[in-house]
Amino acid sequence: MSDNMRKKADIIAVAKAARVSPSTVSRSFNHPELVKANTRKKIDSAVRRLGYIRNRAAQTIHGIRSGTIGLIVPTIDHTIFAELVQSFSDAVEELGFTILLATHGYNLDREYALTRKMLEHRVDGMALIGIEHSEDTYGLLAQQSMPSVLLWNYSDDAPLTCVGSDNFEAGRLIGAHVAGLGHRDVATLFPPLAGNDRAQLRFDGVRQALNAEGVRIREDWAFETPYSVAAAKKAIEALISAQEHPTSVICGNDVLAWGAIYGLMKNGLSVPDDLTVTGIGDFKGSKEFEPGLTTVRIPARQIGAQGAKRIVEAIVSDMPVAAGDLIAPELIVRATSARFRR
Amino acid sequence: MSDNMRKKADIIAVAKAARVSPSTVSRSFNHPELVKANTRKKIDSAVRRLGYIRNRAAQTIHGIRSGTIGLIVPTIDHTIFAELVQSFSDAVEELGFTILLATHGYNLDREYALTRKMLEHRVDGMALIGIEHSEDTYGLLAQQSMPSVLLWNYSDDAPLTCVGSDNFEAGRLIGAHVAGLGHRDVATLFPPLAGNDRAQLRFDGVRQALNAEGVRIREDWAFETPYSVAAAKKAIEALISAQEHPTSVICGNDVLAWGAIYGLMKNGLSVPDDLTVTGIGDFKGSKEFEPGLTTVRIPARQIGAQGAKRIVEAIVSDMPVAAGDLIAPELIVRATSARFRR
DNA sequence: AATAGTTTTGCAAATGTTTTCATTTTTGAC
DNA sequence: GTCAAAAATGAAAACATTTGCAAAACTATT
Repeated sequence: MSDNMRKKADIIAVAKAARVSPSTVSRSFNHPELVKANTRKKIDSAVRRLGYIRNRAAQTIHGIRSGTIGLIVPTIDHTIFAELVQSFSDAVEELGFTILLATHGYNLDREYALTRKMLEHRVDGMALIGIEHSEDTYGLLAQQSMPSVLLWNYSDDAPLTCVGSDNFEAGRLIGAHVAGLGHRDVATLFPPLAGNDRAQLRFDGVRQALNAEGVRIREDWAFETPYSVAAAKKAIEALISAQEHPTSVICGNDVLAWGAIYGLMKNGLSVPDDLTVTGIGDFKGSKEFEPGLTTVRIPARQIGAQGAKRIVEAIVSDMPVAAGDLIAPELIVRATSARFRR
Repeated sequence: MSDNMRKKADIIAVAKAARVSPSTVSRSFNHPELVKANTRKKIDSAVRRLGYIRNRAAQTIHGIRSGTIGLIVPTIDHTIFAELVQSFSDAVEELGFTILLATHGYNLDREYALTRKMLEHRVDGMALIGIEHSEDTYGLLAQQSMPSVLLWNYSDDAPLTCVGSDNFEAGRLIGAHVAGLGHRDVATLFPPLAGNDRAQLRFDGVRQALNAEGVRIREDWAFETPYSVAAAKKAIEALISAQEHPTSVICGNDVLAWGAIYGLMKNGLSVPDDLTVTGIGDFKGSKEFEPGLTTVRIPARQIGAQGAKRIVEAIVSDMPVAAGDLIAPELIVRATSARFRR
């Protein structure tokens, strides 16, 4: 405790302090069963005295795993990705790894650059969101044979293992639900679809389910709006200020649905009596929302945990990442959707 | 493109392929102005051909910065920390660093272990949330003279530089606002205070402001409840089912306030006509909430960005972290608070 | 007390870079 | 075409570890 030498505290200093060789110190960390209990004790004491902390960088250049996993998400300040990141991080930590996190703000070129950077840091594995990535990103991961998973979305013919839900199916479920309630005048409120395969698939699913019931989405009722409560609120107010308006609004995710409902409440309209509004995602908060939001559950926590498991599994076994997992979306009917009547 | 050798692609392979020495390759990366344009071209081409990616681990053991900053938060799936993490991460990336992220779930021993792990990874700096940390954690950071900042909370006598708001003041602001509206029967709804200095300070601030107006918080109206909409909703329903109930509820954060309001709505009570409800935080969504939530803004994005700036600044200048920043909380009066009348 | 076997330890090479210093090459002036 | 100065390159040491192999230190058996 006295002075513990600001100078250096490398394995050699420890070795000296414990009067053994560096090799023995190293072994005492990595293969404790190979060193005598007594020596180990001396070493531990020296470690404590010097405040020595192992240097993973130095280990890593011996081909030893870095113990880090790269996770790149579009953004974390959407509830949904926050939940995903949290569960992924929990699972990964549990298994002894640490995550290197970055966000690309829906810019796939940036995603490529970040991926590169993570490879420079010698992460042991990578996780990305969605299936749509630049050619370069895919190429890089393949060329470096980096164990990788795609989270969020599931598709049989994705270039990499994916763990996620079927967003098309999610769209289909909600579309069928709304059409099944007798609604024929349906608006949609989605985030920008370009470069966002999740949203695109959901939209396609909605449209198909609607078409199957003979319902067509009017072009001027198909809104694209930034991913925020405020934007959705504004969009919905524009919608209802027109002389005729739909009887239901299918939103691309719960955040937009919240915004839509707030917008209606503010204008004295009641959900679901005047309009049916639905979300997709079942974000934290949608259940407690008043009235409880009808939506499709995409189990973020489960996806994060399972994705983490898959990637770690591949890393420690040194085998290719196993086949992915389809985590089925589930229709959750609460209080914001009701049968159409006039 | 042909076969780019799965074998290895280290700097030596590149050197061979480009018919120069490894030193030149290294220089071409780190001090390009010292190598002839022509040679640089040859090297770049070899790099591309072999798919070479620099190994930061190998650089790091030369005392070169790792380019990573450790960020440990209690959890990221609370809106508020998500916002903070996002802005911190944005700023840090902007400046060329990458974050190593971990969550401790409000367990300070775990926080210590995670800090250690990050030091093993040779992060260049550390950021933690709040001022309350274990002795060991503080000791470790000091002993390794690791540049560190404490985010979220500001206090003059914290052991490390902090960038954050004054949570006591935040509590005071909202307490004074509610008392000023004439409320005398005030309930509080807070997350568990133990091991959470932010919540504790807010509570103290509320109590002081109330006391200053001669208002005392009844013990059976001071609720502690887990940090979730659902829990708050349940707590509030218990509160109003009693024969007498307060005229206002001061919540420790916006999430609890949302829950409280939902609980009241569900039971046919109106906010603010029947009860005044307030939050603290001004989370994303509180503005658009219907009715707009009266709260105290704690500018998470600003804290994250400024904290990142401080730490990076210290890292690149190799000086101690500069003095912290107090980012003042601000009362935001919206629609959930109203003058008491009976 | 000698031997064989086992356990524990140390030596030295290896890992992928960077950097200092020395050497070679180029440039420009005469 | 020579020479000095400047620019570009290379050789080797250094960084903090791990590990294969050999040496040393114990144990147990006779």
